[in-house]
Amino acid sequence: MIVPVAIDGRAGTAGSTSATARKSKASQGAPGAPPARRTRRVRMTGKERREQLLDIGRTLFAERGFEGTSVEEIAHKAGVSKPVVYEHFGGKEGLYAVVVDREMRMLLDLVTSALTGGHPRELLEQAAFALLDYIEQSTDGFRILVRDSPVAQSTGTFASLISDIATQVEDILGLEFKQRGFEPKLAPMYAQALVGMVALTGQWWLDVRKPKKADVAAHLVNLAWNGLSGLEPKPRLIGHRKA
Amino acid sequence: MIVPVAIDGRAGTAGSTSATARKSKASQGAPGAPPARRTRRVRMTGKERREQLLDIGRTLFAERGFEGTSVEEIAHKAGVSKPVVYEHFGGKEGLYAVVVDREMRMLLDLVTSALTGGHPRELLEQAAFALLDYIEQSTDGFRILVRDSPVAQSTGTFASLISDIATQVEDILGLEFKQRGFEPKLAPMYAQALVGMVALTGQWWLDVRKPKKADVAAHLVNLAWNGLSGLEPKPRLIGHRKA
DNA sequence: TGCCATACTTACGTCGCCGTAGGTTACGGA
DNA sequence: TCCGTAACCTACGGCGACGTAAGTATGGCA
Repeated sequence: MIVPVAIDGRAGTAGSTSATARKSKASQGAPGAPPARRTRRVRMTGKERREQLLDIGRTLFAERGFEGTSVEEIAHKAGVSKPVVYEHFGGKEGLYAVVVDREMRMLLDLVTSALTGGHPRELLEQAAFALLDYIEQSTDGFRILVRDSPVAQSTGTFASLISDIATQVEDILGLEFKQRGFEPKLAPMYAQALVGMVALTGQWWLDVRKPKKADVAAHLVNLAWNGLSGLEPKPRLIGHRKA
Repeated sequence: MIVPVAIDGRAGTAGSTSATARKSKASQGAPGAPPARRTRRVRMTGKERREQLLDIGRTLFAERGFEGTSVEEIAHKAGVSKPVVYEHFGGKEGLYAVVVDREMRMLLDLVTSALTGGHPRELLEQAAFALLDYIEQSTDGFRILVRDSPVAQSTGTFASLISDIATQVEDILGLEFKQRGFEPKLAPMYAQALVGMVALTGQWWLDVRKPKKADVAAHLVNLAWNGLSGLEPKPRLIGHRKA
């Protein structure tokens, strides 16, 4: 039996939530409390609710995957009933699509803006940093992107959405290859290799969190640039970053 | 309504199937044919059926994932009814567990046996080759391992089963690091990076299949060993391989 | 003060799928 | 030829999840 406990505490995660908590005559909103009459229902604007649902959905999709997450659960965590979700997104796939789209955009923006101008090595450094940044600030999103989406499976060209990033790297690498007189047809492969290197290391870093982000980036660049044969013992970053 | 169409043609994929097809008075076993009376039922030994189910399960899990695959479908493709699956594996998870276990063993065997003796660069070369070999000969298995399993999610340390391979590489790398006077604590990270490089490239190679396997390996080694700064235009493999 | 759009609800219908209880067929040895 | 056992079946119970139809509160605005 689902008791309408209203807010679950995470109403403001989206940032733009101006918390329309009005006359909260309720029993303190304490979690787990049995219905001390009936908690005053929370009423958000469409936008607010939409953002909240996206936020919750992202979290749940990240930890349970698409199929493992139910609309009921999303709605329940938001303190509303199922039809609200259907009203906003038309269904589970709709919500998922928006979540994935946003994450893709964010990641692509970060990476592409990192891939502008400068020495190739610096580019590499910045790109690696960008991906680690993204992983750190939007862990759930990264988890979702790493998982294979139902969409990716149907379109079928790439197994993982992360691979799309590689196509960004291709161009830069292709240019560099041409200048050096290498076969530019090989650029995609090398791009995949580089992205794979950073992505899997990032995934691993999610669990361990041991070396600092900057150190991880430095070592990744070290490996990618110098190779195992010419590894520097104590690699340093060239770029100057605030974070 | 499920029509019992008996064999679906893939009975012998497991290799050890001695095809106990007896009096196949049936209507040629042609696919898609409406029940021309009722196809003569096929009766396998326990072992045969078990192998067949594992084989079918592997295929389906690879293309639809664990949750996306139903026991009914597996049974149907095998030309039997559901309880047979339950008889053999106790349920979907049981079957899945066996499939994953076998694949893990196979991959680990291949990789570890490739990681014995020789110059580090040669080791790298052989390991890369081993992974590509595995991907080629057991594509479905690789797809399953790349996906996140329900098991991996509960134990939680690693997001992807592929990452387990990296722990194998750690030791070798750690030794090498010590000899060179590097911080051996960094070995895990570099291992992850290397495995990620090869794994994602392999995944990409699954779809494209453009450069030959040996070429892919050569270029991977090229990148990992020489780094972007010292890339050779036409890398060659050291080792001598028959395949 | 009364109205109406917006936010939200309860209550179903339905479908797919897991897992099991109990019965049936065929193979192979005595 | 008979019989036991291994292989297999039909049929059901039940649950969880998607999606919808129809009704209810609430807050701004004429």
